[in-house]
Amino acid sequence: MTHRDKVTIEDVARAVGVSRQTVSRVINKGPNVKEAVRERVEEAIARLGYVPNLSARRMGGGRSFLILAVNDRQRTLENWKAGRGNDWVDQMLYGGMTECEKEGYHLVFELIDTDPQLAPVQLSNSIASLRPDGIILTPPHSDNEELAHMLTQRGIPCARIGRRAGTDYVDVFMDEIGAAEEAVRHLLREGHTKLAFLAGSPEYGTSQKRVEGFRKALEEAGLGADAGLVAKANFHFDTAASLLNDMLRGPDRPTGIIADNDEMAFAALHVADKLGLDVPDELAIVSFEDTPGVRFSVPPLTAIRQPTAEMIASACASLIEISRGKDAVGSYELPFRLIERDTTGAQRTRS
Amino acid sequence: MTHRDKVTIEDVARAVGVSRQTVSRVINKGPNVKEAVRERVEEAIARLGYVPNLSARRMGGGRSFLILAVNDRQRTLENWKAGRGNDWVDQMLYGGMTECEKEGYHLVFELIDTDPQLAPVQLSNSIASLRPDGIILTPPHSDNEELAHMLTQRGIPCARIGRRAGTDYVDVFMDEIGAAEEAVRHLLREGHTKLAFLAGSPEYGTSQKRVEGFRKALEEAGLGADAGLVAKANFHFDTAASLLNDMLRGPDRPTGIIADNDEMAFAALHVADKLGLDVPDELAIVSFEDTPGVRFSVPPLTAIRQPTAEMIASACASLIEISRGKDAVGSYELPFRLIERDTTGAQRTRS
DNA sequence: TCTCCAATTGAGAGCGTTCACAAGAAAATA
DNA sequence: TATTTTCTTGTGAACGCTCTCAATTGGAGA
Repeated sequence: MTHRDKVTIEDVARAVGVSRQTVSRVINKGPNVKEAVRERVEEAIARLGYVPNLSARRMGGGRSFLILAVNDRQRTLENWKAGRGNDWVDQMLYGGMTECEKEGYHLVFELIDTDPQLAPVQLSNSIASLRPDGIILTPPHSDNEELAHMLTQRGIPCARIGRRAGTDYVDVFMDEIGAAEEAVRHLLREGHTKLAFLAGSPEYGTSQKRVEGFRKALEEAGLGADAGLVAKANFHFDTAASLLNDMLRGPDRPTGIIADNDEMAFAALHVADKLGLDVPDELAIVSFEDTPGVRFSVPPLTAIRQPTAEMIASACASLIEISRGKDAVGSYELPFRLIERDTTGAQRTRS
Repeated sequence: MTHRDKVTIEDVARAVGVSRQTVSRVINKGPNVKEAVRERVEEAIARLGYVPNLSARRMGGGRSFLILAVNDRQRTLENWKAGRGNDWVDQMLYGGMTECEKEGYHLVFELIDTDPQLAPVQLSNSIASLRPDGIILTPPHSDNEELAHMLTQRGIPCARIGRRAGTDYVDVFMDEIGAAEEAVRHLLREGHTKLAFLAGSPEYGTSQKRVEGFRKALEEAGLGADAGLVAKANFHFDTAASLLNDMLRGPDRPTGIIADNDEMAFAALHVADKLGLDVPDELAIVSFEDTPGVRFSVPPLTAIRQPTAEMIASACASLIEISRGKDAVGSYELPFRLIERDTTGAQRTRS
């Protein structure tokens, strides 16, 4: 702890009586180092408290030991500014940091605009400045082919969250269609015959897939097109609330709502309360996301749990493997889970 | 956008017909560059899409353009693992990232153990590896004198959150004592005569100060020592719930609770519900923190809002100034705010 | 016009690592 | 034992920037 300030690889080499390169081999767990030498070097590293300088490593070897996670700037800032927080970001941090830390990497967060003009430029700049060993694209950036293509062209491993298209990339996703279907079936099973899907934004591929699953499940159940409404509320509380306010008034109103994120589900709760509809007896709600906040709502939300932290962790793990020269490109599907809480499960039968 | 891959300072210099050094001066807004030259260089930078390489900058000049934010590993991981999330982390990210981005810096997050043996070693390692230009210590690390001292000794600017002690450091804090006093007065004003403070951990200086403010306000109101209970619940839901479970049964129970964080306030809500105590009529609750989740609780929590994002932003701003050679060391007090929601404010008078 | 000082520009070294390659030692083969 | 082959180690260059200091330029003042 009381070591000299800046211990370099040279100091270690001198202490052991070997060359820089040998120490470097030990650090990087390279082959061709005699066991006895390795041990002496490791001892000296521990004794001197040597830690390799990341910048120098990057300069010398091209690896930065940095993973860059790219988020939707607009939505993230919007949420923050509204005092809403971003549980999604928190989860990413959890999955990403713990995984990176394990492997001696660091996770850096960046916000990038969705605008197709700005996105590539901003990403380019981040890359030029940070030179990360891998990049994680989250929705909706994961749906931007240009970005992914640019990264491949530059030889930067790229992982896409919520996307299952590629062969050149690491795609980490859950079965969005299947999840939406399960949500629908859950509601149908409880006797609902008219459902509405509060969609996020068509900009998000995940949103599209969920709409697809929503429609598919209704069709498979033999219900006509009018059994399923799709309303686009852009992930926003206010938009959702205002749409629902109209939608839930008519006599032919839907009795089951599936929301594309928790925020819109909260809006449903809010409107139900305002209109005097009992939840879940008169209106059942299933949300997508399952952020920590849902347990404090009234009543707690039934939700499809997205494996957010796990997806980011998996993406990091794959990117790190790739940066080490291994082949980890491919598709990774992670399981979702329907967590039943109190916005579904009415204690009665419908006609 | 279709620029060559790695544009270096040399490329820019060659394009303009000047030396590397001149370009470097322009980048760093250094003096002694003719206006005409500066303009030509800037034009070339834009045209070629040049972005300085952070690692190289760090190697050459010693600045890394990185700010390191250090958090309590145990508590953060605990929260994550429990699926609780860390709204605090999210807020930090918001304040820190937006401020850093503005100045061309990057924010990196690290988790460090509280253990006095491990903390300095882990921090040393992070420093050696990242060489950040500044470090933000959050509670309880901000109370660890050894850490702060080590940083000063190594010449690394250090900002401490929730601490108002130093002259050598950037201290960013709110008036914890005053906030606790305000919470107490708020409850007294509503007629409560027996209060309890659910304290976090004595490891946290902020906790200590709040206890101090709690006692002080009661004393100033002329109430005896038995008017104010202090229970140590370590920020945990379960611990708090179990303590309250006993505390709220007796006939002489407190009618007002002040919780050191939102999680413990939720526990109070939970226990009140279980014991059939109406909130706020039979039990009033004031929380400290005001994370986004509190608006979804039943009922929404009255809380002292900590200016978390603002504190981190301010810390970043100061650290960046210092790393630029300016003197920004000092104490920065940021205002808190009591936000009245529905866990206080009973519509009746007490005897 | 000449000198001198300030403003401007450039050249070379250095930061701490890894890379490519060369050299030496040990082991395997003949 | 002589000759490969394999394993181990070391050497110099390179990465892209900023630092220090030297060189050049342009005016102001003599």
